[in-house]
Amino acid sequence: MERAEEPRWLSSEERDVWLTLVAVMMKLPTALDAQLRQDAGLSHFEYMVLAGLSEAPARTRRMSDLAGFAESGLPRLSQVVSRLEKRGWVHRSTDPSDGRITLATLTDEGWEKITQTAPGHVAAVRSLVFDPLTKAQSRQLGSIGKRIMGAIDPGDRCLGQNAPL
Amino acid sequence: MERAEEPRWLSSEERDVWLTLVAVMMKLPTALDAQLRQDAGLSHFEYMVLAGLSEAPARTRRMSDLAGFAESGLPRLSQVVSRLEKRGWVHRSTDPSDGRITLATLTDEGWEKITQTAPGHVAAVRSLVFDPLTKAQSRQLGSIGKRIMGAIDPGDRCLGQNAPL
DNA sequence: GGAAAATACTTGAATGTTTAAGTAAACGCT
DNA sequence: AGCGTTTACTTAAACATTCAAGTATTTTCC
Repeated sequence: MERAEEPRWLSSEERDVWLTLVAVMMKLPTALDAQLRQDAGLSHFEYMVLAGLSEAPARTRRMSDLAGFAESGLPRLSQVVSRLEKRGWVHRSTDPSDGRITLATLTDEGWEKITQTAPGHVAAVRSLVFDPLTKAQSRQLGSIGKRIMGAIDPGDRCLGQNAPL
Repeated sequence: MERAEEPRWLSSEERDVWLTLVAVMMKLPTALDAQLRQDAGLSHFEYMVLAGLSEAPARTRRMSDLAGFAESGLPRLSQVVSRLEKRGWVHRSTDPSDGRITLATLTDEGWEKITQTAPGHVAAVRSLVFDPLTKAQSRQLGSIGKRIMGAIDPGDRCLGQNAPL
């Protein structure tokens, strides 16, 4: 049953940290979703899409760029944008200079939606994440997150530029 | 368009921390799933269920207890345990002293499976989470995670034993 | 200039998850 | 003892996500 190579097992302290991190990964997205769905009828992912458009030049962005921003694949984004388009918050058009490219644009209604939704969501993020932490811990969390992202995906956006909420 | 109450907006530093955290929450579970699925044919959730049973007395635990451990609801657990039962790794039985309670037990095959799978998974957790961090950062991550969990779900198991910093 | 390859996105089928209703056993109150 | 409530879990249906194939446009290379 034992393998030839002895793995470096987790210490009991590491195991405790690990289980805590797993719990946060499971529950924080759920809690955020619940707030947005209840107060605005949006999923967290839909919110990220609208937020990504709201801060782009001319409130417009190509699909694959937006997918990278939202840390998702193209098929998922495509379906979500279809839903948002039906609700009148996003408009799709073909790039005149390259017919393969689809541009997503935030409509005025979409702008109004996101500006109405953002304050409540920011308040939720604050109460769940930043309020329980000291300023020093917030900074540490940033460093820690970036190091972990460096191990998962060294080419990720959150290590170079800045963007949204 | 502006609300009467001015929300405490996120500072640019907080925004950066927040986006980093969102990225970790999106990608770390995916990365873990990929390792387990490729090396062992298990999802991360299935692994957690087997792990939860493996460390219980008599390798047996009641369903709702197991659901709490795995941070999931009962319906999800029920279906996953059905799958694990079909694969021969778990056995279900009714508690003789209370007919409402279902007990899940890890079979010998299940024990073998988890002991074969654990070293590779621990190595992945190490390389993605603990290796990029200093010892001090690991400890900080534990404190930070416990504080956030305290805000999300004050009654969670991972806060039960010791008082969080 | 035209076939082949590459790019950007969409659509459809398979899978898994969440929500809601359903079943069964135990408890509490008369 | 008996009826109603609560608890614990399962099943069924609606929903979302991932994966694979499909369509349309542009670029590349004879």
